[in-house]
Order: sequence, then structure tokens, then C-alpha cells
Amino acid sequence: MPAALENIRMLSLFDGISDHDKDRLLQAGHTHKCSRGQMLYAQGDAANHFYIISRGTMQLLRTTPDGHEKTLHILKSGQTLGENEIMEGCSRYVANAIAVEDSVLIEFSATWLKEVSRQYPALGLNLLSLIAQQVHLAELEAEHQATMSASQLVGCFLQRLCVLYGFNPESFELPYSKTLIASRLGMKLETFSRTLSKLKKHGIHVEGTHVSIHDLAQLEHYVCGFCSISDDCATHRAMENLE
Amino acid sequence: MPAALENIRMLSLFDGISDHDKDRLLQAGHTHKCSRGQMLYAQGDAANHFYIISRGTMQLLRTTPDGHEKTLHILKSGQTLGENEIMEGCSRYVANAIAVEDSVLIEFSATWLKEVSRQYPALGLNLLSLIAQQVHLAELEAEHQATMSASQLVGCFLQRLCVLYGFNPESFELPYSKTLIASRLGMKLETFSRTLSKLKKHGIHVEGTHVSIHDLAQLEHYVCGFCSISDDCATHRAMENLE
DNA sequence: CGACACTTTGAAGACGATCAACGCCGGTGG
DNA sequence: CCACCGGCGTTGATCGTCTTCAAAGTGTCG
Repeated sequence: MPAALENIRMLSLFDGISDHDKDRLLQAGHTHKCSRGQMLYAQGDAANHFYIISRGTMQLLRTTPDGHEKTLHILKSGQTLGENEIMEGCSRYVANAIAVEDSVLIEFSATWLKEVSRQYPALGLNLLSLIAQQVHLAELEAEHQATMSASQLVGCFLQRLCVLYGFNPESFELPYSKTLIASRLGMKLETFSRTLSKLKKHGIHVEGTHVSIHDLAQLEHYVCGFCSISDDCATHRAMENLE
Repeated sequence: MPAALENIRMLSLFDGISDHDKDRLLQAGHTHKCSRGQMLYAQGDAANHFYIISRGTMQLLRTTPDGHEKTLHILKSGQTLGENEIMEGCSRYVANAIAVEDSVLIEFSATWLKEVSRQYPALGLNLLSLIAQQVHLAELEAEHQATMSASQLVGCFLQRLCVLYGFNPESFELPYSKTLIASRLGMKLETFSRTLSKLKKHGIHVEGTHVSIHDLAQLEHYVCGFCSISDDCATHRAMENLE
């Protein structure tokens, strides 16, 4: 088995599957390299493949008919592409998938995914759980877009970044460009840039790609229900899957 | 079997299940009445039940930590509540469920839902498909909130209403209050009201609860664009003209 | 050094939120 | 029968926020 597959075996998608079965399942996957800027698939293509990111970062970019572009997700290693479209039945990718940096993916056929989720009920339920979490996050996102200010969106984003990548909030580097982040947050680059200036007054300093958040208490102003230290265990689960 | 269950058997959730098995499954359900304004469950409650709406309309209302309220969904008969939370594993409802009008629901236990989706792979996959569609819609919603103007949001909403309820766009009545619609669209009632005035210039007339959409050129796009979950949303195209 | 992508800053304008006042209607109670 | 009230919706004036357009600054890499 390719070394790239090793870390894949850890994914929660495969929880409850024996090592032997995992090996058997993963043999159906082919590694697929995607260099920076390259498009893995395009919005509207038939959704024939399911991908797990082994290394690198992928961007899901949607172009609306009226010319707007919005980055739906920025996915890191261990996250997956295509499962929604495949399971939805309508079978067309809803967004372009583009490599933000040189990346390695494991490619499976759509029929493989459908087959194994039938053959291995545990995997089917894991998939169900994964997708249900995505519903949750997507609804949260819509809520944020509708009710939060740019400052709140940025603060919330930085916080999630720390959780997802295990960064120390007091000092870390942005893992991708400001242009990409602005697109992810659905705001203009100019607005994002100005917002970062405003946040300095609130203990959040960003110089170039370096971020340091000195006053964690301040962050609470920008926190949403799922990011906060709520009683809810969903918090942590959800945060672990944030892009 | 209660008469209320009859129409439930038609749901796509039960596609591929024999009539005999359907009957067996549905016997686990209890009818539950919920009168106008009454809360079925609250945001944060343990997600112990799955509901299918037999008659009436339910509103999913989320309160954000900073005091904003947003209506996530307005659900009609045949639609379901709670499946996401149950399947997500973390098991707390993310929003309040409130009856918009006197409603009848079929209640199942959360464990029932998990059990049957394991026992009946077809049902498990139907559920997966249902939830995957919700991801799509929720992402679309977030995109709309981020990129569309109030006019576009309202136009898009009216289109969907026609598809969902089978209304003739040239003449129909709003099925619920403007206050509720505004909340669903994440805008203030005042903004919604003003937006309706603006739309008159674009062939969309709303007087009281009566709506008539005259612009046939836009109408053609509406019909095909709405019914599908398809990402290539003709809605957007039709709404380009709206500033 | 110069080309180019990325980012910052400024000034003007569009848009939606807020606050406030008013009109409309159905129900209730004197 | 009328007066009052509360829920609902409309309209106006004002304000803050985000976008747009434009220009200039920063960095990297050939």
C-alpha cells in the first residue's frame, strides 16, 4: 500500500472497520497528484469520483451565474471531496475543486463509495454522520453570513483556524493567502484588509501572514454558538471538521 | 393505522421499501399535535425524536448568542425534523421547532431512526441522499446570503415557494406572514417590505398576501430552475436584472 | 532591475439596519 | 355599537457598514 494511504486509515470515516477490511477497501484507491492552481474537477462535471486529501490543500470554488465567485470550503489533508454530490443522487459537482498548493489525493470511484456504504453499514453510518455535520456547518455558515459583521466573521474564522490546525492563538502564520480567506468569508479583499486593522484595537494583530491574538477574552465578541465554550459536545466535533 | 400515516407512505424516504415493511416501520410512530405558536422542542434539547410533518407548518428558529434570531427553515407537510441532529451523533437540537399553524406530526424515537437505517439499507441510503441534499441547499443558502441583494433573495424565495407548493406564479397567496418570510431571509421586516415595492418595477406584484408575477421572460427560468437541487440555479440568472 | 501577484489605503457611493411614527385590521370588553 | 388594544405591515429619515473604483505600496522571482 502506498505510504500516502497510511494516515488515511485513521479517518473517522473508517471507524469501526477492521484493519483487514480497511486495507481491502483502500486498495480500490488510486493516488492522484494535483499541483498548485490545477483544477481537479469543474463545477457541473459528472460526479464520478470521491477523493480523500492525503496531503495539501484544496479549494472549492463556486461561480454564480451573475459572475460572483465564492469559496465554499478550504479543505486540508484528511478531508474529503465529492461525497455530497455522489450521495445526493443528482451527480454533478456543485463547485470547482482547485489545488491551493501541491496536493496528493486518493481517488475512488463513485460507485465504490456507494457500494461500500451498503456493504459496510458502519461506514454508511459514518458517512451519514459526516454529511449530517456538514449540514450543520453549512447552516451555521448561512446564519453567520446573514447576521454577523465582517469583524465577527474574521474573528470567528481565525478562531476556527486555530482549532483546525492546532495553532497557538498567541502566535501563528496564516496557512493561505488573504485573498483566499476573503473569498472564503464572502467579502471583498479590501474589506478583509480593513477589518484586520480594526481588529488590532481588540487584541488581534495581523502583520503580513503572522497572527497574534493577545486577548482571548476579546474573541468572545466574535464567537458563534458552535465555536464558543458551550456545554455542547457538538462544538468540538463540529470544529474538528471546519475547513 | 391512523389516517395521518397514509400520506407518509409516499415519502421518498421510504422509496424501495415494500408496503408490508413500511407498515411495520410506521407502526412505531405516534401522532403528535402541536398548536399554533407551540414549541415542539427547544434549541439545545437532547435530540431524542425524529418527526415527520403530517399536516401543518413548522418553523426552525435559531437564537444566536448575540441576540439575533434567524429562521433556518419553514417546513411543510412531508418534510422532516431532527434527522440531522440524530445522525450527527452529538444529539442536541440546533434550533427551536415552533408550529407556525396548528400541525400534526408523526413522532419516532431517535433510536428507531438509527435502527431502521441500519436494518434497511435502502432507507439508510435514502436518508443519506436526503441529508446530502440538505448540505447542498444550506451551502447554496450561505452563498446567497453572501452574494445576493435583498431583491434577489426575495425573488428567489418567491420562485421556490411556487415550486414547493405548486403555485401558479401568476397568482397565489403567501402561505405565511411577511414577518416570518423576512426572518427566513435573514432581513428586517422593513427591508423586506421596501424590497417588495421595488420588485413591482420588475413585474413582481405583492398586495397584502396576494402575489402575481407577470414577467413571463423571467417566469420561464423560474420553473425549470427551481425544482431541482441543481447547482446551476436558473434563479440566479433570472435575478441578474434585479439590483 | 523589472514584471507581476498580492496587499494596503483613500474617497465616494450603495445598501440595509435602526429608530420612530403611522395605518390597518380583528378581537375584546364595556 | 363603539372604544380600545395588540399584532402586523408600511413609510420616512438617518446612520453605519460594506463595496466599488482608483492608486500606490510590498514582496518575490526571473
